[in-house]
Amino acid sequence: MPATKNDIVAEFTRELIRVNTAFRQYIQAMLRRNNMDLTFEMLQVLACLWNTDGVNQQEIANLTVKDKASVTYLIDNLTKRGLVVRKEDEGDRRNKLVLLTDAGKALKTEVEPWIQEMHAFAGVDMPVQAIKDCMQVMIKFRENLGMEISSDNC
Amino acid sequence: MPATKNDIVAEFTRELIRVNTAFRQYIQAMLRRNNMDLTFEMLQVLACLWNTDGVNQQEIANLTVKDKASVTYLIDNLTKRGLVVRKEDEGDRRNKLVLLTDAGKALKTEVEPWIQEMHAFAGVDMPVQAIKDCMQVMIKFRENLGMEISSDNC
DNA sequence: CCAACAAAGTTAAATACTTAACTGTTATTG
DNA sequence: CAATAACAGTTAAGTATTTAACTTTGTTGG
Repeated sequence: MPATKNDIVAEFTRELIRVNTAFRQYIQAMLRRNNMDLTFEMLQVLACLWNTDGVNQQEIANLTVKDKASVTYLIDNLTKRGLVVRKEDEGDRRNKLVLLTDAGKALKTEVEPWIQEMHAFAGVDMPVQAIKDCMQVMIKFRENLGMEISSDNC
Repeated sequence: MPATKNDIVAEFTRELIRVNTAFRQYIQAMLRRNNMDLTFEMLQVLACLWNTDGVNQQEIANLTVKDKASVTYLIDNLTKRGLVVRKEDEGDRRNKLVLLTDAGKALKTEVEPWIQEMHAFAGVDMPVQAIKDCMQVMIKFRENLGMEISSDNC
């Protein structure tokens, strides 16, 4: 049976899930190996804050591609672990700024090299241009499906 | 600030999540629009069965890239809705074969055109070769991360 | 001004995923 | 043949996601 274009798109969606799972499992294995009491999702949030501390929750939601309700939940969990605190934005009191604690900042030194290592490891034997081309395909899929999500950097 | 290769890999992982989300949201909107009492995940399982009925749960887990515990849960939900039944495999009594009911089969006629439509819609202005190249990049990422997941068709 | 709307965050309920321990069945091999 | 390993499925607990309703605060246009 010859694969039609639709079959190929279908297979693409499955590969999407597989590679997503691969990244998550790699990180979770890394966290476990180093006895970090963190999940992949908490790390996504921390990574945003390590880049720019003190952003509000909606912005974290945009950057991590999560729902704002999920972010509320994750910030609760990170607060319990003493890694972040919420602070009301005095300029706009609807916002709550999320700030790293000292413990949260200290984690960066420990974890960021591992993340860099993963990115380097993942990209072995992979030309930058091929990755960019692949992203263009993904963006095109997303646009075709009518999702206009902003692509800001984290 | 010039983007390093690692930055590009990092952005790739975010785009991965975005396009994944786009596909899921498209399908959920479609299901809701047509008053289907189904989730994206249940549909993934049904799609496997519409292709080949009577496979066991582990195989469904492989095909949908899910954990077998998740599949137990989803089959429970589909059973409650009267769309599938479990049947012990008499050849190997460890297995439970999952079989479509008449209602489950009837759904195929209704839903499959929408899925085909989505795949066609998603693939507009996208050369097949570009999609294949993109999948090769994703597979390479997965291999680099040390995940050797089988890539059987569904 | 103020009424209507929009935006940020929270909450609760339903669904889903992950991990690990567990049961039962089959395969291996000493 | 019996011990052991491997495999399929279930269960339970913890975590995550989604949706919708809700509160609070800010913006805007008549």
